[in-house]
Amino acid sequence: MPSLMLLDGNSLTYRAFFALPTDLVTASGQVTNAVYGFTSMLVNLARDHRPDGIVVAFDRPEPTFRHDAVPEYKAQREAAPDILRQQMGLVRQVLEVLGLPAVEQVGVEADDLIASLATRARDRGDDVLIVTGDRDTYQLVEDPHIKVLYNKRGVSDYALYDEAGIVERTGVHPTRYVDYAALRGDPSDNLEGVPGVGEKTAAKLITQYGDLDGILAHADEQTPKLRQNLTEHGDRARRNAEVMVLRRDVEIEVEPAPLSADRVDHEAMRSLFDFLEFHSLADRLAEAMGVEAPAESASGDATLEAELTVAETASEAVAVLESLVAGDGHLAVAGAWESTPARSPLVGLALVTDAGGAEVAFVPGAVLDEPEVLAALGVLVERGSRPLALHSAKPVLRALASRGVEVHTLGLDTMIAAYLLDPAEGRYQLADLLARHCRMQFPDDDSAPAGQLALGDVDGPDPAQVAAREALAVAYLAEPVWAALDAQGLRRLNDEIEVPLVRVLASMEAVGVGVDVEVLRELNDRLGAEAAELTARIHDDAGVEFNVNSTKQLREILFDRLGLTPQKKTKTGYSTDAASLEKLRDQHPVVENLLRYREVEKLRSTYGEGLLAEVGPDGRIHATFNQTVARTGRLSSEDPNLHNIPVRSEMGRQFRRAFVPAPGYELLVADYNQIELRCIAHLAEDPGLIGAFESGQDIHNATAARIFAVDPGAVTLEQRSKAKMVSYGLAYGMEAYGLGQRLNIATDEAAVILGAYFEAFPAVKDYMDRTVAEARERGYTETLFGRRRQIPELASSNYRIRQAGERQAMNAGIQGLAADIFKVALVRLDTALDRADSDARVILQVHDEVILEIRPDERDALAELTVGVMADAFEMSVPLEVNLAFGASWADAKG
DNA sequence: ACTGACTCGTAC
DNA sequence: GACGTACGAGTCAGTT
Repeated sequence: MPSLMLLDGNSLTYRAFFALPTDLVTASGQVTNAVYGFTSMLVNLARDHRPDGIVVAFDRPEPTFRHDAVPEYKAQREAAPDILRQQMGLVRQVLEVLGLPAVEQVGVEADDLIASLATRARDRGDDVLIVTGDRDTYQLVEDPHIKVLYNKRGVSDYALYDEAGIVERTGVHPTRYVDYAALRGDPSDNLEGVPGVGEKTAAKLITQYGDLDGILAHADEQTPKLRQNLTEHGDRARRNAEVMVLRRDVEIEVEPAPLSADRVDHEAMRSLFDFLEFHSLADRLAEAMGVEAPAESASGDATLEAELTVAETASEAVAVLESLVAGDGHLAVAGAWESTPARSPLVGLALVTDAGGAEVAFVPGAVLDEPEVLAALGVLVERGSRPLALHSAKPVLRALASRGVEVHTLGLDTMIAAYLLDPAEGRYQLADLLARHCRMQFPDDDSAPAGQLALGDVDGPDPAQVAAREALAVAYLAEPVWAALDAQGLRRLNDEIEVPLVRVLASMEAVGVGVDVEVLRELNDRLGAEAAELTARIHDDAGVEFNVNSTKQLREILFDRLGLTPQKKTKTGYSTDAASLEKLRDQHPVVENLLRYREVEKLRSTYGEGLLAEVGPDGRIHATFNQTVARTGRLSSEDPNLHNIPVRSEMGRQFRRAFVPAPGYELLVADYNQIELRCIAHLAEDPGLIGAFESGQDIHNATAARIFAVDPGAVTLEQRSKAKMVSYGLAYGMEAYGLGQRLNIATDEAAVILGAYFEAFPAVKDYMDRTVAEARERGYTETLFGRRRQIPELASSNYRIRQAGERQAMNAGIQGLAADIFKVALVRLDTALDRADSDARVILQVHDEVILEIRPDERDALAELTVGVMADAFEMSVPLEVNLAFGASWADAKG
């Protein structure tokens, strides 16, 4: 007979909290006693009872019909301690990652949900076991199908009650339990019973007269005192009975589910359990689910071996490649690199040649370069039917493209998949993923639990063997990772955005951006001379020579020697940052020179020296665009970082003169106008903000008009700049203090402005609140495209960390949506350029801006195409506006 | 000589 | 503390 286990989430978590010490705390300061206790109970219950389905019911904070009927209902209850409340969210997260359903409903309590579910299941003929620390559910144990496992105390002390058990425990049959409890009262719910009637008397009366009505009808048969009490307080007992009866008619949409390895989100579970430091619990959980380590299940051997075959000749390689065309499932591939993986020449390709993952072929670089081998590879990867799987495909795509082979069949990049599954994780090495998804390990890594991956006859770290092992690892990972993407609803994001984007980025990196080295050198020299001059002046001002780059020494000079007023502190002492120095300008002439030096030296070292060092032999800079770094879904750029080339200051902007098109080309620069603010308008569906955009006016002016309640024509420059600052801060969860700092006004004055903003755009405020609440409940945020971001900080017991988590949650949906839209545009733009057979190439990307290298004669056609693709990338409640400019350098391209 | 923590500053 | 996401230069202290 199917069995259903119903748990009272609140009741059990409370029990766990009070049973376990609050010094159960993680390194990051999170108290975990309640969530640990609950999870532990859950695991033990699942192991001991093996129910076919589990549902956990929760109370809602809102008042219920019981509060309406009885004003004092539960009124005595003190609010749960903070450190318990935070853990309720974690309990939900635990259930989420374990794939167990949680239910709650406004207006009813967990008990009502349990009663409704139990009754329904019983009527179907299922066995029901209710686990709770609340006695109200005793009334449900009315036939052999329903039992209550009552948590007496602690996390492992239960009493199992069936019909007879309830009778034995209370003296009455479950069907009479409500009347019995109504007479006796329930101090835990603040319901007083009939004075003088305790458990014994209540049971005796029920036995004698059947039910509450019977007892009250025969009140005059009792002793004088009892008669008086029954007469005077009989109504109260009736009222008690009304609210003690559990509702059995609540409509609940829920599919009970067992605790099983198939349903667990192993990735998320590992991440959550790591955060909570549930180490032994993870093992007990695996045991409860009956999961065995692969090592024990697979042929009793801890090493999963594969045979490595090297294709020594072109014909052997062609034969291998041709044999792969017809196979099933993902084709696992890995590149072999001369030295640093992916940063040195490709010296070969490893391919897994059988679906079972027991054979790997290696094609050395020299063989690969034979025309017939490249042709055979082309058949496989340009128009083959088998999706490729690689771990970090971009460098391989780049290397093959340089050989004239365009990969069009990439299906899975396990690094990107791992990033999509948990963009906050940050560790996406193959070894990490193998441990996470396959419980396997690379050889020579004794920290991992079980299962090894090895090749026969391996000796030493030669690139072929490294690649072969990687390909093998990818083959093992492909299926579980693919399933995880599916389970998390990340397939569209993967298939339609991230995977197609790999090719675009590979091409951008390969093409690079042209640099006028002369411009860079000149700027560098000029700044170098000025920095030297300023250094001398600063030493002079200070009256002593010191290292101006050393904040430690500078601190001493400014605050000890010169006696300037410290503004704010850092971890190690008084701050010398620009904002602080700005306030010290009047106190000493050295300050002015310092500020100037900082600016000049920053530009010289980071952009002068830095960029010059990155110019390749072809006179171009080839940055790396990371697709698995930013936690919001944005891209990042490194070596060099082309996302922070100066533009705001005139001096800094000069560096953009050095970014130039190839001879005979010009630059096309297109960027989204106010994309994040438009995302906010769309997400919040705020009519005011949407209207402000639709009005066609300057957005900050329109916003200021609404905040300060003046005519758009009457907005002062100061009001506009305040509105602008609020708008910018919005996506970051800026508070009054921060706004005040920015605007250089008092915090309470900033608070007034912020208040006025949210009053003018109330839906924006609602959206922010909603977003945080949802993230807290689920443990992650989700963009409109389904991109997730785990935010465990939201459950931190540390106020500061929690607040930071809230800001991250607010920001993730906004920045993430903008990033998703931009990526869609980039992919479509690349496709459109291909189709249009244009000479143009995308060469740069800066979050909301894309730069193309184009032939001047294609200018008009490409302007239309680019703007069209970008504006149509996503349908929103406000239009996506695109600014367009052309130029002979990045600095020149101004609309 | 290398590494990581720290501070600072640039972009969106 | 107090504004989110990045990368990188430089200093400094500790380790190899």
